[in-house]
Amino acid sequence: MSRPTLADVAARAGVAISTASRALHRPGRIRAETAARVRAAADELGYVPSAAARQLHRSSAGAVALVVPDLTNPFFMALVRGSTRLLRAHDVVQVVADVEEEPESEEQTLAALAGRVDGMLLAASRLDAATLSTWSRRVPLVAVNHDAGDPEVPTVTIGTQGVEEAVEHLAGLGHRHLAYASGPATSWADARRRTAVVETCARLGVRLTDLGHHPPRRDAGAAAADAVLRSGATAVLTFNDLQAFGVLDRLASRGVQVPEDVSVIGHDDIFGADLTSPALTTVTVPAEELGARAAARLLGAVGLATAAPSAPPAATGPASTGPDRLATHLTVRGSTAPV
Amino acid sequence: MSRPTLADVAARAGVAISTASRALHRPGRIRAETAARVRAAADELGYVPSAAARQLHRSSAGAVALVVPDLTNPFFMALVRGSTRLLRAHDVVQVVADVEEEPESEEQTLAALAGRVDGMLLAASRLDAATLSTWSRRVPLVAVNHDAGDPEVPTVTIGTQGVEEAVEHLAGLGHRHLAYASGPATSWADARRRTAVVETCARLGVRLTDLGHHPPRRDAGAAAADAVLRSGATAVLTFNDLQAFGVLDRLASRGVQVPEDVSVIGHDDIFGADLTSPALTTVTVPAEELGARAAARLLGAVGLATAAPSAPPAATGPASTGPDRLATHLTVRGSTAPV
DNA sequence: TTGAAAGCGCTAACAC
DNA sequence: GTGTTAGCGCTTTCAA
Repeated sequence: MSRPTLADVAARAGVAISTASRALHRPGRIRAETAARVRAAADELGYVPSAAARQLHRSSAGAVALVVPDLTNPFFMALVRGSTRLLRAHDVVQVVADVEEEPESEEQTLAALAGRVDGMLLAASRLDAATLSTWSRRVPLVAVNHDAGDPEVPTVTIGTQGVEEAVEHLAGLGHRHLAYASGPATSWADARRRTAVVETCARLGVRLTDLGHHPPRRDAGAAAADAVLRSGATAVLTFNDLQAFGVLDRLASRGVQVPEDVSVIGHDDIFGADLTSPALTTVTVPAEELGARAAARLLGAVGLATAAPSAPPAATGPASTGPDRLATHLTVRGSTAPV
Repeated sequence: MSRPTLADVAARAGVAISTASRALHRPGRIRAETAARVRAAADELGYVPSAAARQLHRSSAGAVALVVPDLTNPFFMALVRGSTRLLRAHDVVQVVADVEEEPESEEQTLAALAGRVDGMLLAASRLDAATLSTWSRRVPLVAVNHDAGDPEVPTVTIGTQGVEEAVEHLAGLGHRHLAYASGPATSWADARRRTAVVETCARLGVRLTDLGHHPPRRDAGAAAADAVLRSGATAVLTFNDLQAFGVLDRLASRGVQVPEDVSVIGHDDIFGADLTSPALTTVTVPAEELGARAAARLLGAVGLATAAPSAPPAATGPASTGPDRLATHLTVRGSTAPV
């Protein structure tokens, strides 16, 4: 048998359907005894209100979706945590979906989720700008760390201060030849980051080898490490920490000393960055705040922000206004050394 | 203005609402030109079908929820990945919710999500057995690594082979006094794991100090480490790797050598376990398979399993039958040594 | 205080 | 091929 409906509950309690509805949500307007009877019936039946039916009537789903490219990347875990906190404080349900770095999978997910939620948070979308714009016209969304260049698409990004500091740090240490391992070709952040590296190197008169695109995963670090060695660079910056871990793995197994022979700098400062040996020098990104900020913007956009927060406004940052570009900074640990 | 409905699309295309519906979902039964006109209208309007309305009509939502206690714990990331893969192969939408280790938050989430999905996967629930049973009567659910003892609640768990091996390994190394750091008091897995440690120690004639409950987080490892040192044990087993990392941190900062002075064994073999120095000896859990297995059982229970997989049946393990207890095993790395 | 009835957006008979 | 219509489960006027 299918799940019990409000009609079943009403019948069992011997009241009208509307009375049952009120008894469950508006305890005041009903005789206490009736309300109790209804509640008992609902309980015995294991009644769960259908969110679909409720959503159909109201115009809002009371839920938003967060779409991330790879949930197994600790960076996104942190981001999720930030949005979760803010959303929970506003009594908005958050659903998270992992699209495993596949643009097609990302679009499928958008299609599947768009009709169930009031809005979506798209983290590090691998979609191109045009597709992103299109979806933005279909469903309220906030792009996180991906600027489609369309002013109609609300966006919150991170700055490139951190990577500039990284290059400066290396140059200050005497490095004259750096290498940059790119992330996915579909990553907006990677393009931006690479440009920052290129420009900073140019400004500082440091030679730069572009190592080409590598998947943003630990296992892709091996290829990047080999490329670094071939290039003759004395230091490498990777698109993200996962790649940096992989580089460290490979360098170690090839007997290359870090940081003595080659310096390594990652990006994101994810869980584990301080666990490696040597500990990883990396660009710290306020991932949690990024998630919270994006969530706040979305709530503002879909008009859910006014929902009285059930908890104090959360310490997760200002409301839906303010800068939409968060600063990053270099965190120096053990993986860099003078050349 | 609110989002466009099918009626808007039909009006714009100059057709009946049902024609519009068919044109969008059943391309065959409609004149090509009409279908194209409808599709164009939908496109211009940025039409997105309301999942709620569709779900109301059909009896199924085509979605399931996965509830985890802490998404920032790499163990759960792996589990999520496993269920995601299997579910995607069956064209079932998966939504993930993080309840941040709070039982109340967990119940709120259940209540919020139960009406939107066809079933739920409850990973390492912190709810007590009775509450779990109650919810199980309300919505199809599969408990992962939490056995409520209610045969009505489908369950998939992991065995304790790994922790037994861990104790045996330590005993074999000559350790005569071990310590166990428990996880959350509300964790079913912890109770089970602790019992296994107690019994194996008894069997082997090894002394055991119970360090009491500690949150399953890295920062909780400091207290556990201090307790180990006070106990005089030569080796410690922790509830999970996060705690083990924290123990390693603390031991290092107190100048205690691992594994020379104290051996450390974690549990889960999460991301980063091989990154620490020394690399962590830990109990490997097939987290991905656990997620896939649970998802398969849920699909079977809610009758979604028959949905023709859009991808080959996935290499993520057998269908909805088979053992519902997965084996674990010890993975020896550098953090243990003879006493 | 309670009941009857009108939709919310969509799909699926069932007509034409 | 295409239009009409009856609900799906729920909330909410409007009456009683």
